[in-house]
Amino acid sequence: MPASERYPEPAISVDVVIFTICEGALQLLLAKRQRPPHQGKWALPGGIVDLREDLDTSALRHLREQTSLTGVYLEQLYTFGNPSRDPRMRVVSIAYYALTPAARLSAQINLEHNRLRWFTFTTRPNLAFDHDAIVDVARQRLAAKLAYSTIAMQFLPERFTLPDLQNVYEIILGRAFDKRNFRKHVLALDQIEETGEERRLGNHRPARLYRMKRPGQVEVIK
Amino acid sequence: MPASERYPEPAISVDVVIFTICEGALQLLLAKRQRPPHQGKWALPGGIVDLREDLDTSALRHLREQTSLTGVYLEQLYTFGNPSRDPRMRVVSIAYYALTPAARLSAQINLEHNRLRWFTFTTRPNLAFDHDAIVDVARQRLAAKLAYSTIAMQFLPERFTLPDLQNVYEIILGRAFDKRNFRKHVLALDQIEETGEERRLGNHRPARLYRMKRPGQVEVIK
DNA sequence: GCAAAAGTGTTCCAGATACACCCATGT
DNA sequence: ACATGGGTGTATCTGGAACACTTTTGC
Repeated sequence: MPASERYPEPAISVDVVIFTICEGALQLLLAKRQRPPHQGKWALPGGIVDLREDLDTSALRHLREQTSLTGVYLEQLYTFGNPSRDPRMRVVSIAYYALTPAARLSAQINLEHNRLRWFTFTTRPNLAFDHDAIVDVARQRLAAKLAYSTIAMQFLPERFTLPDLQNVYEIILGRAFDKRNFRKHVLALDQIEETGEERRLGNHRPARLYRMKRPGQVEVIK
Repeated sequence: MPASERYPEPAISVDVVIFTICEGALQLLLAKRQRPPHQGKWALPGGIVDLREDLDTSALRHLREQTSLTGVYLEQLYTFGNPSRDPRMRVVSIAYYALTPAARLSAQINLEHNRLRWFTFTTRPNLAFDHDAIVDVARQRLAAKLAYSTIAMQFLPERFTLPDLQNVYEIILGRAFDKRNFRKHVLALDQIEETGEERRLGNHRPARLYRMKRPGQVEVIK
């Protein structure tokens, strides 16, 4: 017996808040809507979940299809189901958020036909549907997770410097940290190690490069 | 255009993990399945979301209809969407968890026709569908929230003693706390106040009764 | 030599931990 | 009087916060 004969069914979609840190700001990747409703407005990448597709898989697929991004950190955020959140029909959306290093952007995304654009979190336009609320929840979750996980390193390339990492914290949490205390803290977590290499960049002392001891894994700390 | 003409639609359900603390143990309320699949197995209360019904509202409605419980603390937990989690059809389930004081149980729930029963968390049977996984995630979330919120008080009646509260923590986290340190800690949070009353119970010194300063609100602390 | 960012240690404070005895009650 | 659980204070430890100067490089 097919579903449609049993219950009136809402549609199921996934929406993905894609964060990166670039040019000293938290940025998110948005897609301009090509059709009504909200035609011309910016919205989160995402779409309908296939009937035989896992939710995480669907989020990754829409991410790949619409932005060419792969290999990002992805986590389920919250499910938004207000009956009037989409004017056409009932759509329940499982929201995800994804983090990616800034380095990947130019390589993987061609920002095809200006349908895709990065916006800084603070200067983004008003979004379609309830996507403003989704983005706000995502940022709150991200900020909370910085305190008790190694999630911040998902914004950085494989090798990074301690000032890089400190920047991630300062941008997302919106306040400055003491350099010495910060270094002491993250090194005490025993999650990163020196590579032995340095990065020379500009008229100043080179910075040591570090790497995660367990690359790709987001660990709960403390 | 109705949904069924556009996409093959998964069904949407809510499932609710209902926790209480009773007789020194964390307990959860389960319903015996009356029909296939998994007929005769125990499962979480829940059901299909109405087409024009908010998700939270749906969870509260199924809770009320199936268990008579109202006024509980309710929070969205996670969304489970494995395509084969229900053998009949694709069902995406938004899982919730609810907390209620033990005192309400006898009053509100008649455990109608033995279809409903409380089980201790540790001795519960294997559940229908993927409900074992849902219950595990709920317990993890609950334990994590004890550390940084006032959620524990949702297990207690309006007026409660400090040993009551300490019991909640010890049962959920599975370890003992020092009585003096515990009292110092929770009083320093400035979330509860003395009522001036005492509870005499048994052959020993009466315990002071406290109440939440903002009843019903779960506050993030520290 | 100078500008610019990287790197480094110590002191202080607050919150967490460890720990043992007296109190009020009912029987 | 005694059994039962409720209530109290201090010393110590540990992790976080505050704080300023030296190092290395490119120009």
